[in-house]
Amino acid sequence: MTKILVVDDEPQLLRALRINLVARHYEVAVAGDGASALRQAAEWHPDLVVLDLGLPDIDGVDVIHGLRGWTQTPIVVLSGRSGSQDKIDALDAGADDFVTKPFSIEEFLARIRAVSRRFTVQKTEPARVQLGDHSVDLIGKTISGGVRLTPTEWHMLEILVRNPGNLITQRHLLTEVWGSEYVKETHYLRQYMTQLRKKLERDPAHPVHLITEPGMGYRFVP
Amino acid sequence: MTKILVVDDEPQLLRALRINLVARHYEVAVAGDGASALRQAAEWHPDLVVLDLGLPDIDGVDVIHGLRGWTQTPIVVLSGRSGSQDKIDALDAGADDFVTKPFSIEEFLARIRAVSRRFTVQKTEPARVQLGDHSVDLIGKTISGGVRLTPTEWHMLEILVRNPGNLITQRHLLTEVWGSEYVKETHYLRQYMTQLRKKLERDPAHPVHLITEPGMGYRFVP
DNA sequence: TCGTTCTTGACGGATTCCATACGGCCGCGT
DNA sequence: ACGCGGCCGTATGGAATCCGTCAAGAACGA
Repeated sequence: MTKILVVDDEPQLLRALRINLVARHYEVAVAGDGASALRQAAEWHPDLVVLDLGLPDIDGVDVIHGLRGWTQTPIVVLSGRSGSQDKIDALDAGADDFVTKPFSIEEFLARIRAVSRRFTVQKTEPARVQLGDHSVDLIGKTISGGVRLTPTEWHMLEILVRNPGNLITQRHLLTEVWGSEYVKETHYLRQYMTQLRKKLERDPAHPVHLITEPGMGYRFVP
Repeated sequence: MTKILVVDDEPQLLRALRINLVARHYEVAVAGDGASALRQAAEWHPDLVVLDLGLPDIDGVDVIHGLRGWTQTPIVVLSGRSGSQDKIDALDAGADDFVTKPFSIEEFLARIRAVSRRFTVQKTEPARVQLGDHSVDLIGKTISGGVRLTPTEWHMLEILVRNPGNLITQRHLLTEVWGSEYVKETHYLRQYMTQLRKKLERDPAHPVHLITEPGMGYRFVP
């Protein structure tokens, strides 16, 4: 069942949305401000977030950024402000759709369906991956056996582990983790790959899961 | 570069959209009716389709169904009709977003970005090619049976495999892989073709899939 | 200030690429 | 039949590049 987190500071609208979504057999949680929205999202892992921009505590765009820092969960934004700059900011921050109040509830539900349909087509990535002796939890950002990774190490490992068996080019890793202007600085990759293998491989000198493809990039082999 | 197919029957709007998209470095093709839209989509394989619902020949929703029959390419719908039932029909038919005319061009572009960002995140589907006993994955850069290729070997194999059955001239291979100034160095081709056959053909001395056409070039036969 | 993380440099060793050489096959003219 | 040249396949050694690792300084936050 699809889990939806609805974030809005108007109790009346919140209630109306909840009733309509529950009637369509969605599982619903609600939040009244940005802080509790981020907290609930981290704990509950909703499949979709409906977010009102006009929250009392945090700016809506910052909430989007906060979510996008660790999850790709689709975000549908609601807003009373219909100016195009608001829409552009929200969409570019990482929102998937933008609905202006007042809106038809049926249209809103159709957009929910469209966005979550698009997402479930892609949703194949598991939250937990086995890497040799260690079990890696992508959501909780933890690894069995008391292994701790630095932020950069996590970033690299996530990219590799999310594409099991596939080659990840040096260019892709560098632009994702450091930015496109670091495309030439391959020594970062060597440095951090050594670190990752030291922490995760049984024999770091002869890696089994974090494989290098000379001249091209690296590959995670389950 | 992202390829966008724009479908609209108003030449003026078509022109405005094309100019704006080209200015943002998209590659753009246009169609004026549903039939040519479906034809161009099948031939050109755009990364995104912008579709006006009010076409002269085919109903817009049927165009969406036609596209969804064989591709998951994102579709952004434009429409003059702002009724919610139109939006619901289009979205449920498989559209990814719905923009009502008149619209702000910047908002339109932001929605294009949002939709195609969501799509490229998911676009990991393997493109597999069968080559005798081996299955070649062009995206993950993997080959069944533990076969590993060097960067140059991959480069050559990709060019051959992407044009199955077609002759690839020596000139074309050399300019693509080594650069146009290496057009005379045909011994590179012999060198690497030997390597590829050694790794991929069952009997490298009598190749079945990587065929040489004397005096012309090479050919991949599935 | 301390501890952690990120950057940067340097060097031996592994991998890949380049360059050359040699042998086989085929068509052609003598 | 024979030699010859053009074209292709294969082998091999050295050059160039790329990679793993250690170590130390810089930047950052508690």
